[in-house]
Amino acid sequence: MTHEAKTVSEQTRERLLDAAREAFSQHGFQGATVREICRRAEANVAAVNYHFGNKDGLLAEALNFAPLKAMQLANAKADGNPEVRLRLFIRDFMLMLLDETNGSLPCRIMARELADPTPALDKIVREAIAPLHDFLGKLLREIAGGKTGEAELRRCMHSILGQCLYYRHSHPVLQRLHPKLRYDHKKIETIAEHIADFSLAGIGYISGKTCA
Amino acid sequence: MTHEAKTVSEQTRERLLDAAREAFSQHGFQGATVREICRRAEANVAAVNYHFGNKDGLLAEALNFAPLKAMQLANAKADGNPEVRLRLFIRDFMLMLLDETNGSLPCRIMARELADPTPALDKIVREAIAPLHDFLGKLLREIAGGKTGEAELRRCMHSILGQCLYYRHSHPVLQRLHPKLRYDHKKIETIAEHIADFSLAGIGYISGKTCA
DNA sequence: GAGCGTATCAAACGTTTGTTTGAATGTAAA
DNA sequence: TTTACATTCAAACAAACGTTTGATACGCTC
Repeated sequence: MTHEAKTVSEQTRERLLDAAREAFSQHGFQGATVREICRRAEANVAAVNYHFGNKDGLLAEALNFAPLKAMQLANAKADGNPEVRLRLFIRDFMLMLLDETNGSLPCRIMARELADPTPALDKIVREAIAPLHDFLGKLLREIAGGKTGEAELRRCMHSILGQCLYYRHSHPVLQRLHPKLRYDHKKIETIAEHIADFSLAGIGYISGKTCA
Repeated sequence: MTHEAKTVSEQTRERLLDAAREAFSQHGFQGATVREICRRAEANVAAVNYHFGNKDGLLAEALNFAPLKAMQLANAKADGNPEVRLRLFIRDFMLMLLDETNGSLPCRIMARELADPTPALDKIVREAIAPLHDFLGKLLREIAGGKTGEAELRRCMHSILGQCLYYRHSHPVLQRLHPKLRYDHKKIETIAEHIADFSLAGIGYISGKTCA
């Protein structure tokens, strides 16, 4: 009874979380309304406050950084070549940000809340972004070599993250500029490949500058 | 009387516009409230609707793309070396996005509204972003040479804009990761220089790939 | 100074928001 | 079946929002 079948209460909890992830990733925390979330979850308006205390609690529980951490773990165990691992990281990260079929909405919620501080931003920074920066920083250190300064390396990291996040943040604009635009799996990989090529060349130049 | 001294009505109009630019760039269009704007402009709540019809009208008039266009015009007339002109563009763009003393808030409002469609987004795209893309596209074409494909060139443009916008979009997060962080004129130029170095190396690699 | 159009004001409007309430319903043990 | 608790529900709550109103004060022309 504690193990197998989910109680009906746990089912509505999960329906609420799913609907919340959808709504938050689409309209942001402020833009998404409790009523709309409950409607999509086929639950009563009071359900959010009963199960999660309030809207903030719903956001906190809707965030799930497991896919992001799993991605980093798998990457660390992959082929030892750091440049290939950077390519893999960029590809996986872009898929999380753009691929509709991926289902990793928490990553897209995160991206949305970067610019617009939310009650949950401290938790997001602490549990997701800081570890991500650590991971990517170490990976770039392997590629750039020990001579490259800490500040230069961090700027390279920002250059990579900036390129990736751009496609998510500016999607409404790019959609208006190129109405026929749609990101399928193939197109995402092409973009990821470009970012990797572009960035590896950039890192090579930056790290070479200080070594020369 | 039509030329020199501003009527008291025009003064409150300008106070409202200034307060609106401040509020929209800080809290976004949704987050900023008409009441807060009027309070900071020392005007009555009804002033917005009297002078601009409604909140949307206030946003539309608060946007001013003149600085952005002037920057592009000055850039086009500058030193003919396209690589130097790209460096200049990145520097000026970053100053608009980050420098507090610059006063080009419309640029920061624009950056904020990229991800969150607003009643004015269509106007922003048509009058500011599309021309900006044209300008930057042509500049990159000069640098990359005629052999580089249109798609590759556009992706390079996205790489550059992504790097620049990252520092604006992720400012709340970077602030939390490095609490001592503050962008002064000197620091912004250092970042702009990095982005230019990083990107020119990237463009060199991308354009070389297709020419080889 | 009278008259007129413009601009400002306090106050209220109608909605929408997140949240709370108390009754009704469901679930599971005694 | 009865009892006790957990969950759902319709309804209402208080607060905040953009907007409207009608009266008041101002600036200008005649």
